[in-house]
Amino acid sequence: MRAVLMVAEKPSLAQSIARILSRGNMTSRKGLNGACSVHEYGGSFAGQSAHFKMTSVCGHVMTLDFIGKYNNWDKVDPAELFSKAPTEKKEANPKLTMVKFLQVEGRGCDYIVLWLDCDKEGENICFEVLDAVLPVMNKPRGSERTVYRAKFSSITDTDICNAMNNLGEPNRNEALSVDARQELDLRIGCAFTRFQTKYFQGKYGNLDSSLISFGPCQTPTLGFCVERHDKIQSFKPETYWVLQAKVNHEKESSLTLEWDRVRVFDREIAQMFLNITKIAKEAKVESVSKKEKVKQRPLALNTVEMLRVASSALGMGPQHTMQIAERLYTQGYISYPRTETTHYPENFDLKGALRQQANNPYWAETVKALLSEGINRPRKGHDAGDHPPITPMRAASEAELGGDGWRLYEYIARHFIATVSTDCKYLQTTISFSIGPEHFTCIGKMVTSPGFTEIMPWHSIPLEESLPSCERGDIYPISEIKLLEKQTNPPDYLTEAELITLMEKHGIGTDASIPVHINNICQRNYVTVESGRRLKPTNLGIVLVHGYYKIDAELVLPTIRSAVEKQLNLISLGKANYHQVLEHTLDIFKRKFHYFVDSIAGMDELMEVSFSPLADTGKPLSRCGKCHRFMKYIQAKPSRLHCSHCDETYSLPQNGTIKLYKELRCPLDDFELVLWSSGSRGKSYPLCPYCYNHPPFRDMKKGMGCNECTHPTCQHSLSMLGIGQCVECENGVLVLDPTSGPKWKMACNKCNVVVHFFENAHKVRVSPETCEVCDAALVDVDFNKAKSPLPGDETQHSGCVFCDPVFQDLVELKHAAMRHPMHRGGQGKRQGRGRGKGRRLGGRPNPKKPKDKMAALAAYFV
DNA sequence: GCAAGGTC
Repeated sequence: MRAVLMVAEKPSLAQSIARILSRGNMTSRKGLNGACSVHEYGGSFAGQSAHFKMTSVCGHVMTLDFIGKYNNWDKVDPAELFSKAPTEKKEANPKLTMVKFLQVEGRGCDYIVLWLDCDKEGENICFEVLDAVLPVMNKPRGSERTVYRAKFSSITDTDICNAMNNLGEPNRNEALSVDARQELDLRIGCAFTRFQTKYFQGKYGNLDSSLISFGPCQTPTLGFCVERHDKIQSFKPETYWVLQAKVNHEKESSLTLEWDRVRVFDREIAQMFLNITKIAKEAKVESVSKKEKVKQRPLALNTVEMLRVASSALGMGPQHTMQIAERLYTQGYISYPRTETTHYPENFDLKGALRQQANNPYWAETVKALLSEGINRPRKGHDAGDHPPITPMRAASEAELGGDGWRLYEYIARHFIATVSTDCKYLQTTISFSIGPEHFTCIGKMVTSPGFTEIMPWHSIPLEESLPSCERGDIYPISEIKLLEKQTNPPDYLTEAELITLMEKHGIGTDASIPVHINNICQRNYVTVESGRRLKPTNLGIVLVHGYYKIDAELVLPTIRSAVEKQLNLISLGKANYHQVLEHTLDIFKRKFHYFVDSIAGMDELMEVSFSPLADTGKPLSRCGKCHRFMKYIQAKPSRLHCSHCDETYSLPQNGTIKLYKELRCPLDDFELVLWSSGSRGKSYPLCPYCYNHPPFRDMKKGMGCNECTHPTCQHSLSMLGIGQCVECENGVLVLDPTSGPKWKMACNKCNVVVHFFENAHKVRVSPETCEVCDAALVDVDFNKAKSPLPGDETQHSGCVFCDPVFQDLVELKHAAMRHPMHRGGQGKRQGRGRGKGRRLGGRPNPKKPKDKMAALAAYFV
């Protein structure tokens, strides 16, 4: 029997498709990554009986990145990222071990059918799957074809069965166009991001973002927000005048008439109109017209519309909304929430879905009425061929969903009910009046059939005063006629909903990525979310966009994305060569990049207005080893030290506090040491600002403090203060924290293990001697006579922290489970057999004595 | 540490 592997883009689709093709007759099991399932059933394929295995990936299997050494921001010139830096495909989510999973399931299969989404990304994933699976599948017999592509436009029985009966081939060109997009986005985004981040960080001390990112989607998104800001800033209010007339009808009530000219911007002309209408004492009805008008029921719900409404009506941001929707989906309350489609599939069970809502306390009445009177055919929407519109899938109560979950579900349910309701119908009455030579109008609306507005009351036609019934030629006395002086108002900041509309219109991002881009510009502190979910650009956001406009407006215009996509489309249509398009587009952006770098002074002029130069920021903290002047500590993230005399910036560890460390100096470079400490875990270590940025020894890396320094003799180094291998992590060493007394502790220099010991000891020192059993450094401890916990009123003791019986009660291993042989298990520390030669210590050089001491010394003198 | 695109 032949075996057929079939792969969909996500677990939910694999299940739906398998259920359709097996007619519900399948067995399912979880795959080895826990995320994907495998559904198996029997059938026939290519005229022979076959065993089918339907499974899925989780989106892209692979992601594109530069090879390792090009990810070093300090050593790589961003310009190299345009051509020189090689890229490689890495597993998109290593935790899912997707390649291995596919290979386990694909081994021994004869055929593969690709059921990935029918768009370019899906086509690209086809080849990612093939790259993983073809090497382990059975080799084709003769000239037999083994790779098939299913093309479907909806998840319905007919569509899926049709696809299975008309299998095609994956489209290499479409996949290549995605490869090209990935490479362009990566090279362009990273080059600009790294350049401007490093450039501005090295220049200004109070930028309020630690990452000044640039991207072909996020930057135009920011551009929209700043464009609105500029409109507000440049807005000049204008005074205008409106002629307002009121007429009496039915004794007490008066009717306000709207001027047909709406408004005029010249006071004298306005005054003239007032004068000529004032002469008339009456208003004459010129015409009365009645029209039946319709407010259309909504189209079926897709993702962007849901995001818009969630933002503007529910006050929920797009990222948050998608998280909630994702949860409602996985719990089975709503259908798949990422779709562009606004048209229900032909065989969609509208009535079934409606019946599920018949007992909801809020809308049972409406639903029951619809069910008994017959539902209305939904409007014809757009079928993007991806997923059905977003609908409720089962009944839910406010109590079980809670908070935002319920609010979103309620909206989705009401929207769904509205789509099968009738339109709202109303009668619009328009009365035209003349007062002297001027014309005025009065409009009244009367609902004749509320239709869908019953379930979406916020769309209902507001109740208005009823108009008088009158006819042509009727005369009404004027009770008042006057000029109103008003001013034009500036527009307000862009709402999130408006931004989503703009992004959709210009093709910036996709339904799934729009929330990510909006979130990005918030996180980078380019915009803030104000009340009413309006997006107000920050100084940083404004300066960046104005700078791009000044240097190269294309960098921020929304057209940049569509121009590139036009080129990419040529690849997918087979009309252009992948390499040529890629090379050509990269060349253009490389030129743009160099021009941007050369013109960066133009951006600086704008930056200087809002931000302070590094030299003017921060407080003097420690002395520079080169000029011996004080360097300034810039606390704003990313915190760093800046020597204005040498014009050098030294980065520091983040998320903690930095203090001067007793004016002690690094023996290698004379820089004053600083002490970093983390608040919560109470871990701290000294570091040399210079060594932290320029590792002094070959075996050290950037970002190491003294607790990782292999200097053989410096009193602050790992060599002098290291005690023993970390009890938890693989490579860490527990290092004495010399500043920690009287609550002494040692902390791992790699992970966050902290060991408290010898509380109230007067002195704790690391001895040059080592433990004979476990090879750890011995520790000398001095206690005050009065407080000594040592037996026999001793005040001093020297021993191994791990093995010495005298010490065992004085060592308190904090944080997480300890795996050191001595501290295994909860009951009694000495139960384990093997103390001493712990496995973690065997075969490793003692951290106290670098094996290659001469090498370290040699490096020291270089 | 960076992009945008899938999805968990």
